[in-house]
Amino acid sequence: MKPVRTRFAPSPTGFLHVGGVRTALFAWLIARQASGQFILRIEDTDKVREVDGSEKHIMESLKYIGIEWDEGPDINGKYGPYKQSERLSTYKDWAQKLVDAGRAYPDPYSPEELDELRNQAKAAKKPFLFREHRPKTMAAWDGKTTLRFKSDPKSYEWTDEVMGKLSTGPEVVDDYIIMKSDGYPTYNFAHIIDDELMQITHVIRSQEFISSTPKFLNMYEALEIERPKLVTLPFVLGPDGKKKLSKRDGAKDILEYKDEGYLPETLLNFLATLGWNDGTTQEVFSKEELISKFDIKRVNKSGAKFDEQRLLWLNGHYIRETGTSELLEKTKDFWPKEAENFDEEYKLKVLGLIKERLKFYSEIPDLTKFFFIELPVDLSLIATNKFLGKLEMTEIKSLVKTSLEKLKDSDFSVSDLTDKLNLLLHETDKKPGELFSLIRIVTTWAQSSPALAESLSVLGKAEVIKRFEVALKAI
RNA sequence: GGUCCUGUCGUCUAGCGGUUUAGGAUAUCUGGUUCUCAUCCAGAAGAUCGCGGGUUCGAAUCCCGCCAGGAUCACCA
Repeated sequence: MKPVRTRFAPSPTGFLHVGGVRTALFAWLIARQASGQFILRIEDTDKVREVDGSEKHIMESLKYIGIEWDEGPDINGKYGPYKQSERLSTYKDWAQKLVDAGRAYPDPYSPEELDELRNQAKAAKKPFLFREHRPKTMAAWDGKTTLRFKSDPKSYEWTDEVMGKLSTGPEVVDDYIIMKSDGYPTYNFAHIIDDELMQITHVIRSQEFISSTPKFLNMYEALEIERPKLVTLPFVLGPDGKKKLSKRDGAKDILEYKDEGYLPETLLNFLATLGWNDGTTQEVFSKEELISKFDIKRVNKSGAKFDEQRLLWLNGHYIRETGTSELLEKTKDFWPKEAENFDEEYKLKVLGLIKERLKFYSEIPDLTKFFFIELPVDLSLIATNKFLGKLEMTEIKSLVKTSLEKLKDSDFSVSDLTDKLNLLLHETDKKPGELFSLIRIVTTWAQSSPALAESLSVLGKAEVIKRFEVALKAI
């Protein structure tokens, strides 16, 4: 049996959104699972739409979530080059073969004449078929003009690894352009040649190509190429849950998620389970588990919405699974400026306290700020508190004073702070909802914070006393 | 318009003719964990399985029709 070889073949015409990355992921999974090879091929045959930096962006996106390729533009293999713009003579040779066999011919029409023919068909409410306007005699090809494939219309029935049995009638097979006037091949031609030459066994691509598959089937026959296995993936849907995800819907790319602090494990796991499951109730899969458990037969046929809520949950899950010191290392670019002057040990303690409420790294500044600087006094936090709002300011002030005196006696270990706080509860005859809320607000001036004793302990005695005194002046 | 694909809780999904009063996850709500936010735990609510026929003792599961949504009909991929 031939070794499994799959490829991801994006065009460098812009950013690669998460839908594209999922296609790459499935192709990679199929290859890895079969101990085969995964190839990255850049399909840069559209010079007009090409966007600078796309290729780099594509590679960085794949690398971030751990999809590594065995052959590609930067890793040469025996089937290179892996950029279509560097393979132009190959396509020309294959095109010439078709011309010689009488299966391709120069397009005799100007764009205007073509438009006219299309409009006529439209006016007659008939589908436009180029092959009904084939030239009587086929001119020789000079290697420069537009070349069309001479199709052999027929019905097709084929089996897609995901979609199952598919079929169409001969009306969808038409003569199409294989070489453009700028000397570049079209996708419809180039990918077939490359897949053959690069020994690709599975063509994995998304659903929009289903309707052009008969054209490809016709070409495989004309070229006498053995058809690879076809694996058609359903769409990743946008927020409306109907149309495929696109930049217009605010679709983000992998690097944007990276910049917000989503872990590669999250993205990999999330994308893999978007349209695939292993049939059990397992939701969390490691990279190794995905490779061993993935199965084309269990890929869904219907589209799946990219649900950010679920992504958030999964990311929180992976954050909690990560060891705190490892997490500190990974988040070092996300800490607020104010944290610069604090040592690693202090940040590690802070991180330990906020870890379980962190959903993505860029929330770190908001969650930790008061550990590094004194936030401005905000008395409305007291006024709007459901317990404290009922108390007189004079009573509040005396409670703060009493608390300060008691805490001055503490060594600020978590256990001693807990004891002192409990003592205060007894002595003041207040409920935790009142007293603890007050202490928490007065020392943080934040909407929310981690557990009280732990927070005070991390802040340290000197800082807490200082903050108490600032508060006493303000109240 | 032609051709093709899809259709189970808000969302991701399990289900492959009978252990299904349709399961899990997430989101939402409630209660508990000495304050808040979160985590965790417990619980609730949430799907007439797109609709209508048929086959069958029995259908989300098989067949037919319809409807809805989507894709595609480029010198884009």
